Amino acid sequence: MPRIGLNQRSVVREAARLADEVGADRLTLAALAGRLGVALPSLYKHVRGADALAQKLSALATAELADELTAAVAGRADGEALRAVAAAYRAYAHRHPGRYPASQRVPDPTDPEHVAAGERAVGAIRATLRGYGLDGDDALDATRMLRSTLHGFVSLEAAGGFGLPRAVDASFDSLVAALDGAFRSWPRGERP
Amino acid sequence: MPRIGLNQRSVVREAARLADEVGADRLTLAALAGRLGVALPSLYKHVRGADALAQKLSALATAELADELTAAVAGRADGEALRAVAAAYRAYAHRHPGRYPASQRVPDPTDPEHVAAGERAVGAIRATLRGYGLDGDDALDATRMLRSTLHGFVSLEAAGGFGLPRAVDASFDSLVAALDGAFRSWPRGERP
DNA sequence: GGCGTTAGCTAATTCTCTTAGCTTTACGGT
DNA sequence: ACCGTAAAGCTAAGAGAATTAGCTAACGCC
Repeated sequence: MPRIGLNQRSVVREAARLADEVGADRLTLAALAGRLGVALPSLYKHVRGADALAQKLSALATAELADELTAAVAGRADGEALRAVAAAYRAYAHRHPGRYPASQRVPDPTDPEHVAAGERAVGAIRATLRGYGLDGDDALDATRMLRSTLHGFVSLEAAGGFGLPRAVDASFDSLVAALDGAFRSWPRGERP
Repeated sequence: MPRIGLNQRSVVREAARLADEVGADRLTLAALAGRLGVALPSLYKHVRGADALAQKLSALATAELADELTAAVAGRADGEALRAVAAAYRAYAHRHPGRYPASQRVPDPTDPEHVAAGERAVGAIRATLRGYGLDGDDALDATRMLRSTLHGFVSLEAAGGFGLPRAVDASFDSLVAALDGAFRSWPRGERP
């Protein structure tokens, strides 16, 4: 029985590819093992189980998304940064329909890499808003709004919730423009 | 063997209750059958299978959500309608943590009730925006933005994606206020 | 070259969904 | 009242997924 030379990294990477092909919810250990050329129980030498695999997949996807958002915001500010980050966010969800939902799982507190990736992703979102002059609770609220809107849009889009896919690109552009306006004229400081 | 007197309606209603208790993804036919006091295969007399049950559950949840949104918008306009609809939407997701994700499944085209419920829900959202003087593509885009933002917020909140749950209520109020501003000053008609 | 570590295997258990086929209840028409 | 039928419930059986236990053999280090 020749050794394939698997390790946790290669297993999780293949799981990510498979998830993008068949959907995150249809990712199965049996299919993954078949894809890697090993018997199913062999996977347990590298991941603790199906749930742990999902967690590691989430960490990978979150790190990738954080990288792309960080790259998008770098060297840009204000509306330009917002448009670039929004486009990068949606592009990642399109390109990786299996990884994206995995990335939304709450980071495992016992996995430092996962936690760090989550913080980098939120940091990129927060950095996008820096040019709008928001701070304190306003910055927190605006960050949450931006995350909510982007996540909601790409989730509904992926689920086919927008009926005809006709003008979805244009709707997204409008949404980003409206967000830009909202952040410019943010209803400030009416909180204790 | 005494008959319990089940029908599709009662099965789906119990599934909804169970989903709210254990989570939509942990809803299992075995648990549902146990709850109803019948053997598992007996459920197949009322629903065609696990996926069909999920579809019917989605139809129920969508109808309930549509009802609550419709009631919230009735007799209100502009910012008041927006605040009422947003509060009703979030309240439904809080009250029914299992039904809510089910409600986001795309309606089954072969189930007229489901399709109608979906249209009523979107109709309530669209009606909310009526007072803002948006029409055509602007109304479409604004509707999509409102749906995206509400869905994204309650999804992230339910997943525990907002870190400390401390100021989530205040963040939601800010979000609704920002949406109100965005709809008032919607960047209009820059589309062919 | 020997030896410990570990990657990978087979076998077996549990849980879920599903189908097949049987029995008995409830109901409607005569 | 009674009988025939539709359907509500059952048991039995099987497929697919995750998991655990325990075995074997390849690799890496001295």
